Amino acid sequence: MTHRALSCHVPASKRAETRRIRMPTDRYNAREAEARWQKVWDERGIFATKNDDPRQKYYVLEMFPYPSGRIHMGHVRNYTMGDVVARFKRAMGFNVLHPMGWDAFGMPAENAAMERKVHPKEWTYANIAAMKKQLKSMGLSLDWSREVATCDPAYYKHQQKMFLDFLRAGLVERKKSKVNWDPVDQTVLANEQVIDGRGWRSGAVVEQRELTQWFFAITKYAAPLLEALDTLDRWPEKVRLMQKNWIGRSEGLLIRFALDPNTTPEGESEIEIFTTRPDTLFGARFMALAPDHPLAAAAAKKNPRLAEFIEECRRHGTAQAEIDTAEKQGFDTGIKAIHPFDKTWTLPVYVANFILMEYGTGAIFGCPAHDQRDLDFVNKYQLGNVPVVCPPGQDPKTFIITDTAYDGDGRMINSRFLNGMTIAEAKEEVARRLEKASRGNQPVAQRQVNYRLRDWGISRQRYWGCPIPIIHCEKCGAVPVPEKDLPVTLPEDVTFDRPGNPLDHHPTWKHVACPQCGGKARRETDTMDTFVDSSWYFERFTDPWIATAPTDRSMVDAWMPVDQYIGGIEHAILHLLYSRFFTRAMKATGHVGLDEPFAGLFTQGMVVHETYRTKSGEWASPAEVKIETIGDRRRASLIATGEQVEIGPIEKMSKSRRNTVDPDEIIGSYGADVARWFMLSDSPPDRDVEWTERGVQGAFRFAQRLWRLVGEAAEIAKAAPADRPAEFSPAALALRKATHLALAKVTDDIEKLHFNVGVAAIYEFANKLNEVIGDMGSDSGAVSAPDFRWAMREAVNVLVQLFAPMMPHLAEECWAALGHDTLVAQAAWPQAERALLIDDTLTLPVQINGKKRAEVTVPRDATNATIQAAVLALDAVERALDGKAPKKVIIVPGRIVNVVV
RNA sequence: GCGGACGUGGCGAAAUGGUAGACGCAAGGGACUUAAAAUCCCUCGGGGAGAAAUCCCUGUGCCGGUUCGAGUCCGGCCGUCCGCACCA
Repeated sequence: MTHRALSCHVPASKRAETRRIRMPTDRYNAREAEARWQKVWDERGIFATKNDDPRQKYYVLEMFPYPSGRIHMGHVRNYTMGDVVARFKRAMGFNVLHPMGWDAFGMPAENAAMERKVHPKEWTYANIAAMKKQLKSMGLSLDWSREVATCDPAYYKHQQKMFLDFLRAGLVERKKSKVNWDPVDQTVLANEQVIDGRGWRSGAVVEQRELTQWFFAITKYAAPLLEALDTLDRWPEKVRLMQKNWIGRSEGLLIRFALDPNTTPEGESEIEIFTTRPDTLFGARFMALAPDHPLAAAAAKKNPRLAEFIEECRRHGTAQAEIDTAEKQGFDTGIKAIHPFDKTWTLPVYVANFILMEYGTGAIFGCPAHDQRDLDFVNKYQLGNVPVVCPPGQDPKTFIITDTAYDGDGRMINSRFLNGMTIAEAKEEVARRLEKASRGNQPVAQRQVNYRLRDWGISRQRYWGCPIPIIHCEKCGAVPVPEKDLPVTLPEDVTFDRPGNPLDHHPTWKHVACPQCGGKARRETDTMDTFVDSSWYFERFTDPWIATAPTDRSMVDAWMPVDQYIGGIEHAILHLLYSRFFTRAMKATGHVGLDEPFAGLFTQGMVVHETYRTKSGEWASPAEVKIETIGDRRRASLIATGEQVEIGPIEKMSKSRRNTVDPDEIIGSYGADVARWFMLSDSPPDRDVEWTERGVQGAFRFAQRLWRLVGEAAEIAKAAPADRPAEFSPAALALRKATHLALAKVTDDIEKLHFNVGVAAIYEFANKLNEVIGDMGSDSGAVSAPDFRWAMREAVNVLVQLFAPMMPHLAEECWAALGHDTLVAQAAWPQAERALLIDDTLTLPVQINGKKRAEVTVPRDATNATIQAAVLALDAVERALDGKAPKKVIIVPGRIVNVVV
């Protein structure tokens, strides 16, 4: 490799004028160089990780992609961040595991099959091949020898084995749950396939339908999953908070309300409710049941209008947001419940569309004064309200509730024996009394800890997923497939010409003999939720070759946990919570030795882009649009027709808005390094980043600038002495200080994943180096001094190493140009010399009454008394004091001085 | 509806409770060039004083509070975005 940059250096006379005349140089050719270096890395196998390497391990992982066909900018951002960490940790001396795979099961493959008549398997593997090629063009330091695809029977057979292990361990259950049913297509719909309450293909109004399905008993781990959140100190606080709220632990009371027999269907005598507010029992105005509550069904038998109302409630999707935002509606069953503290006090029992059967007991008592939903409900049905908690400072005699419920603190009122108590005291008192009271030999109430978390339903009525290894026999029930018969593989000869599950339609696949009795039986035709596939792939990566078990215990225990996991915030709850559960379940069944799979978590922001819209309302893609800048204004027009288009708001890149940018095109025209650099440079990694053409061009210019700079520095550095000089001139020392300051800063920033700040520090250092080279042009004696040449060589070597994790190809090219015959990808990270980071003097800002008014420079080791004397002698301070003594002088060592006058 | 986040120049942003705006983009001016591109230099939150160095006032969505000191902490509003259990 030859460096053909500047070989002629013309000194300039003065800084204010043009400092240097640069010869035209060859530009860095990213397209050629990137392919060349990727080949070198590949041939030398430097990113293949050995499981028997004795060095300390570091496991960095980015969330693996769904093989949709092409990578998008979100992938580029995600994988760039992970790659920076991987390359950095490798340079720091760790044995780094950085694998990649494919979350390859899922609905889009089936949609493609229906729409384009491609087999899901063919479609998926073609997509994997295309995306792998794209990922390779990014120059990621991945160990491809560990690649897994979840749709590979070699992967999912272990998942089936674990399903059976979990079943044996009591962690799998079968129960009923509701799905979105499309009555026209006769098929189950995902929530995203329900649009405004209708099926996306048929347009039919969706109904809720109950199916018997398989569940993982995640609720058995509700308490440990909640408690362990406190130990995840390298997780973002917001993710822990979201999971905490999702699990939703609450302490409350189960209370049995007797029913007035005259109003109650035969065979029914009580309602059991769960409440976290037993203190408000004297504010109760009504009871409410979930539409699918058994008592509601019983009451509906003799009440066709109620039955109709319950039917109506089912004519909605199952999505929570839809249930919550639907208008609150209720239907009076005519049943009366008896207040547990007053036999003469009865409450009307409603069926209400906002009560969930899945939470608590599926029934509540409503206290409208202190719960907004209950208040909205009584205001609609004119049931009135009585406040029972009086806020501090309010007069109980005049305190009333009209439109806004009060859920704050206060003292009990209108509550007989509870009056005057705090909420906590009242809760305790009610619990104590009702626990003691009994009806039918059972206590009326009992304390209970309740969780919002529901069990994880994994059954999907789809083809392209991991088959659930169960055989249903009329005699023996649900029988596990014997382990010797695993994997249960998907049949390949399936058709997608009619709705529903192709496995169910298949002529022979499901018909098998019962493993227990040998009689006629049929396979389970449901497949597993794809979240199951992604709940253990990180454990599989530690030894993806072992064919006999999901994991090799010695390998998985050595590599896990993942030290740094990186992915989108959209996975904050489901994927991460399921993975935490699954790892615990794997531990319980002997497949791993730990509870928490991810020691460090980072959630990156989205990639967003401007939108463009034509006058007729059509979206235009960035590639079709030309932007002109006239002064401060920007104008957009279609390249093809010249038609002016409106520049719309900046939004998440999406196909529907057509505001996507193709990574291939960016890498093709600017190179992978530029795309990587821009992804890191512009925004903090956890925030959204706006992809702009201008920003990319800036990154491109900087890459070229680095190439020239390294060329110039190399000229000075190449005659540097091999040994470190004993002494350095002031100029050389200043350069060394700048070098080590930048080194310390960038090292710290990468460690903290503050990539954008690290990038800024690299810019600053490159600017500094540029300036030093320019300045030295006027003093050829200093340039040729051996100590300066040595300091320059150190500086430029450090510069290249600092940007190597971010722009690895350019860094290799520069590294070679600097005369190294090693790879920068394998070079050890340099260490900052502490002595160079500390100055003899400090310049402190001086504030007067908290506003900066002056600066003072003092020796580093000055005492507070010395500093105070120097500060009080400053003109600005003397002026402010006007002869008086200061009220106070606050000296924060090394930071600031504040004089209070 | 519930839960979570975010809000700083023209724009992306930086700032362990301690000099607000580092660094980049855009813009303007200049150098170089026959010209363009590229490159290099200067200016760049708003307002004011000064010949200039420089100095003063104001400013981190809005309103309050805590503090010697608040972009940062607390309370309340406004706005924007994300998740909500069958998208991955």
